[in-house]
Amino acid sequence: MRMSQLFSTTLREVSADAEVASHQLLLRAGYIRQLASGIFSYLPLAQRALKKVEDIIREEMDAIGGQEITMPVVHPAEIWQRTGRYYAIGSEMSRFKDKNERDMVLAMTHEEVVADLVSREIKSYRQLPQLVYQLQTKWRDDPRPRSGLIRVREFTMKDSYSLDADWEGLEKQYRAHYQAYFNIFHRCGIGAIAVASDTGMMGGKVAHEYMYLTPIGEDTLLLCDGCGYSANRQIATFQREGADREDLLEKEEVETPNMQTIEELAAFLDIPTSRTSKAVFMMATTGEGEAQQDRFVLAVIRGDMEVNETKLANAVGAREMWPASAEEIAAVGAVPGYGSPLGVEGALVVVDPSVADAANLAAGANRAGFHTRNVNCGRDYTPDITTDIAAAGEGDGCPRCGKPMRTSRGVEVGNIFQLGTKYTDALGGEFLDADGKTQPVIMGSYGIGVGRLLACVAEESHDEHGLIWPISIAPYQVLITLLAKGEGEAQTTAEAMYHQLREQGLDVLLDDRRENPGVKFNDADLIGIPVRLTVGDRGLKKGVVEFKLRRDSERSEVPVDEAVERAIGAVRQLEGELSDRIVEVPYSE
RNA sequence: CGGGGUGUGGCGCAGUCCGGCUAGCGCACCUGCUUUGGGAGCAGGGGGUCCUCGGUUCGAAUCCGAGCACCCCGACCA
Repeated sequence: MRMSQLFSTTLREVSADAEVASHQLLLRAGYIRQLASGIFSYLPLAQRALKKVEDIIREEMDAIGGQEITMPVVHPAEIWQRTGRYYAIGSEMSRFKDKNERDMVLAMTHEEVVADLVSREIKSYRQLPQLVYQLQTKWRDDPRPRSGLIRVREFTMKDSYSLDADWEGLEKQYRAHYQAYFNIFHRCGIGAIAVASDTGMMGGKVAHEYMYLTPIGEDTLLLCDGCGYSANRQIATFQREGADREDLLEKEEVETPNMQTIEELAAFLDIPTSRTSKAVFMMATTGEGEAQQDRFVLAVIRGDMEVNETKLANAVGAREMWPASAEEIAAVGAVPGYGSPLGVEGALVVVDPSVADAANLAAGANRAGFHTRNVNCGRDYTPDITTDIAAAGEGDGCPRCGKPMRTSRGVEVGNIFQLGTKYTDALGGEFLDADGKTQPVIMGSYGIGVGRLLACVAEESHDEHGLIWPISIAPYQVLITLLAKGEGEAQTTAEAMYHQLREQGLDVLLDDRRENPGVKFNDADLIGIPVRLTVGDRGLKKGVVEFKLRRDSERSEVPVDEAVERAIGAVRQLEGELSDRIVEVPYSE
């Protein structure tokens, strides 16, 4: 490609809206342009890089037995109604009617369509196992797109679906993905870790998320350096200290004027915050279809701990949860700032073991200006549910080995789910087993956000001057910077190298623009092509051209007739370094 | 959906508080000449519904009202 013909141009300045490095650089270097919130165009340079990422994914999927297919972006609502997700998912799924007034949806994922295909294609256990995948557009009307390509509404996802006759088969395909995903991320030049995760709207039991660790990540992870335990904070558990045995004391109301926070209360009563309990008021939508209802949830936890809303939502079976309003709180007889389950009616009371197992805690009296000492769960109020709803944090003990855990931020670049039969049950995805019995096909689903992955690579690999692409996904492998505006020896030489490198099968970009050298060098750094040859009259007088790797600061001179070979050698070496990073990763639950 | 912020040539901004005459600046773009190894110089030039609608006024980018879009922080996802 000749840079003079390139569709996109680089920008000197970029909107102040772009905050993260990948967003700024992809905009400035002319890779992407935003059309609307969370909706981007991918210009030629990005398209080429994305294509390379996709091809790496295809190779790894094919290697574990995948067959590529393409499923529709527009689905009839009916299949989503049959699995219940039409009702369980909120405004994130876009719905519309076709010209015949038939309800339709835009695809946010494809379990339903796969299950429908299974019902049509799979008849016998002899046809299993199967693995199908696609690279296709998803639309998720996300409540809050952000950080450029990290979180968008329209995006390309690689989604694969495993189909098995039994759970052992699912486990096998699941583990194959587990390793294939590491291969994909390593080949794209980033590290990622697999963490145990919530299953969210997918349902199912076992799930892992692949996290690229970065401070700009939206997820908080708990990691144990002792035993390797890792989990998303949404589901992370931790070791609880054993509760001291204490005799239950008489409860006693005390005046606590203007003590609305746990810290103020604990200081006032001269007790540690761990001797208090606090209440969190939420509204939760539970049930499905006709049975759907909004319930008031009162969550109780020790004063020094935080409620984990994902755990709480899972505990009460909520599909949506949001903070209760002042009116709703008053309606059950609770008082904000002085809240507890004492005397509350009509609320679903969920108690964390930190409170259920402790004795004589200070809690709100549900009366403005008063708290109650020596409150005991079970004696003074009865919980509807007692379960872990506590958020794990930095320093909490690892649930496996007890060592203090650390936290880290991460971006979810992929996930894998053991789904089971939820979708095939709902949509008739059945087969006959060897005994002639009808069985539901067991599914797994596995996703990778392609654009998000590209953005993570950009986050991982850049400097103050611009992008530094790994050779595997760089839009071009070699850039020839021609420092001459007119015809002459430099132009002739650069053109010759351009053709030779292309004949060798390399992706080459030739900067033949009529620009000053400074502009070309700065754009070269910005765009991030890994290998650069600079051809100018000054070097040619000495019979050399300049060779430089984007990631290195040093440049070297090579004789003109060795330059092509040198560039090819550099590309091969960079490729070799990347493939050396592919390692077997032990499976961890 | 709650809180905060921003909308002015392609991009980045000033002007808005305190209404005023051809709406400025930098970058980018076009033409010519010069320059040519780390974002060149001079000269000339093109391009703007000042987010939209409504109102106040002799007069609105500026004041008032409503709406829309985008960004950031929270609840949610690849």
